[in-house]
Amino acid sequence: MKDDDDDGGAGSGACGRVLEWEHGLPTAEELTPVSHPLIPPALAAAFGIDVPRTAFPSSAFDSPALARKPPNTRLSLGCYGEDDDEKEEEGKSEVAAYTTGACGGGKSEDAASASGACRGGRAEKKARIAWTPELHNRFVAAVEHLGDKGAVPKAIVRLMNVEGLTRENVASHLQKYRIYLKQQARSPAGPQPPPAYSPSDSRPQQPSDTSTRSTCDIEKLERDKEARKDK
DNA sequence: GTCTTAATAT
DNA sequence: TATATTAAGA
Repeated sequence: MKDDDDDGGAGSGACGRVLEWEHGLPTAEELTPVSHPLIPPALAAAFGIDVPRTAFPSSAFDSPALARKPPNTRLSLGCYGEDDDEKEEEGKSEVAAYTTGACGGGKSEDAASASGACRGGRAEKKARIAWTPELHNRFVAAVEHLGDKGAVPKAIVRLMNVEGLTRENVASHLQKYRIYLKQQARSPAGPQPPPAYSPSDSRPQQPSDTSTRSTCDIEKLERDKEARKDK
C-alpha cells in the first residue's frame, strides 16, 4: 500500500519537529477545506496556505506554534473493529487511523469517523478510540484544569466534550496516564538514567513553566464548560 | 453510584 | 502494544 507519503514528502523535513508532531496538524490539503477560515495568519504562513483574509479573533492565538483547533471543533474519534471479524490483517489500513505517535499524526480527522457514522451498517459494539495527540491534549488540559482532586473520569469527560467518548474510555486512559505520571515523578531526570556522573551540570529539566503554560487550552475548555453549564 | 486499582482480555 | 473490560475495595 502506498500510504500517503505525500504529507511525508512535504513534511519529511518538518517531521523532525516535535511541535508539529505534538499538535498533529493535518496537511495543508486536509486542513484547508476544514478550517480554512480559522487558520491564523502565522500558521497559514508556516504551512504555505493561502488564507483569504478572514476575520480572525485577534490574539486568539498567542504564538503560531501553539495554535490549536478551535474550541468548537469536534474531535472525531477514529473507530474501527466493526464486527466480530477481527482478523489480524497485515494490511495497515487499520493502523492508518492509529498514527498516534507517527509523523503524520494529523490524520485524526478521519472522514466518516464521527462516532455516529461509525457503525457502517450494524454492530454498535465498542469502537476503540484512538488517543491521538489532539485527543490526549484535550484530556491533559482537562485533567490539569480540574486539578489532581477533581480530575475524575466523569468530570474529565464533561470537560473534554468529545462526542462518543465515554467515562470508561477516560477512566482507562486516566489509569494509564497516572502510571505515566508516576514514572516521570520517579525519574525526573529521564527514563534512562545516565552513568554515574554527568559531564556537566545536569539541570536542564524543570521547565518551570510559568509562561509556557498554555492557558489557551484551559480557557477554551473553561469557556466550553461554562457555555454548557449555562444551558 | 462513582472512583481507583489491578488483573485480564481483545 | 494500546485500549477495553471486569472485579474488588474504598
